Amino acid sequence: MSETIGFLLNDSARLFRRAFNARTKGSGITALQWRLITYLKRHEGIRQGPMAELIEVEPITLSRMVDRLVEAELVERRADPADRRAWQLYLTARAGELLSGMRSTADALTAEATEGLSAAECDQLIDLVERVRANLSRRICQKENETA
Amino acid sequence: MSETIGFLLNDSARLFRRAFNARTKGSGITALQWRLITYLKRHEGIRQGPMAELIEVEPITLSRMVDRLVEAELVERRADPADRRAWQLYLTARAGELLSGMRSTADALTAEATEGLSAAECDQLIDLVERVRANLSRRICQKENETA
DNA sequence: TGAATATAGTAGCAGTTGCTATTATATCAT
DNA sequence: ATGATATAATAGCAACTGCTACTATATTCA
Repeated sequence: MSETIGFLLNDSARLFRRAFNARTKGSGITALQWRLITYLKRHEGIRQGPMAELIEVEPITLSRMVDRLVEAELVERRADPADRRAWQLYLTARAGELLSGMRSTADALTAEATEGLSAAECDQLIDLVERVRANLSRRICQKENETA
Repeated sequence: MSETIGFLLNDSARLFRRAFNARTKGSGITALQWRLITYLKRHEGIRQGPMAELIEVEPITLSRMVDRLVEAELVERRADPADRRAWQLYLTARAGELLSGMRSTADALTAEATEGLSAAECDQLIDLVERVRANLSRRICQKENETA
């Protein structure tokens, strides 16, 4: 069954999301929102387009994630002074407060998910999945080049 | 960065879905629908509940996937003669026709995704991700038991 | 300068996913 | 038998995701 890898990845990702969301239900923030926040933490002032590229989602997907985070007062859109089409993204103080609590939740969940795996196996898992991701990421780029 | 595994899995799964959907755009069927069909192929007559358990999604999620597949005339709901609350799921002839074409698409995509990985590495990837999935799957069960 | 092209972001539409609550039916206990 | 409980499936709501089409602004080239 050669299709298993795709299904497997999808399953584990979904179970991961589900488990994370169950643990942070009260916080009003989801796994993927938290992810965006952690990225933003290290790239404050980034525009939406580059951020979408960074986390490899479509611009419109990011746009709507930001909508919800702005609504929740975790992210702020500021007009880019150099380009009136663009927004720059910033975290609010509230986001900073959330970060640390989420962090330990995520760490605990990761530990649970990798229970029974040695450190070497974890490294290997990350390495292999990263290579798969890179392959799939590359495909998208090729597709774009073909169009051009 | 210990949260990386969750994010990584999510990324690769999403890129996988995206690539699959891009390749089968004309067919009117998505990656996840195709997945359900392949499971159904080997479990015809199964009820929705057990099928949801099999693919580890919530019953309501499965219910709506089935809605769409019924709409597309790929799946048929038949009343369970032994339980008037339940449906039994069957594939239509049209689903059978789709299966073979999808199959080669999926195989090709899997090959692309695992390009550069040796056979041993593929096996290892599957093994490791399966163990992660099992860990996360177990957590859900424990949570349910706690509630009871 | 002014027209063609490119870029940043969004709107509409649709599929996937899960939580909570609800309906209908079945089973169990008394 | 009947009242309590459990189960099968669905409804409402909301988040995530991407495709296509669109608006507004910027850039390029003639």
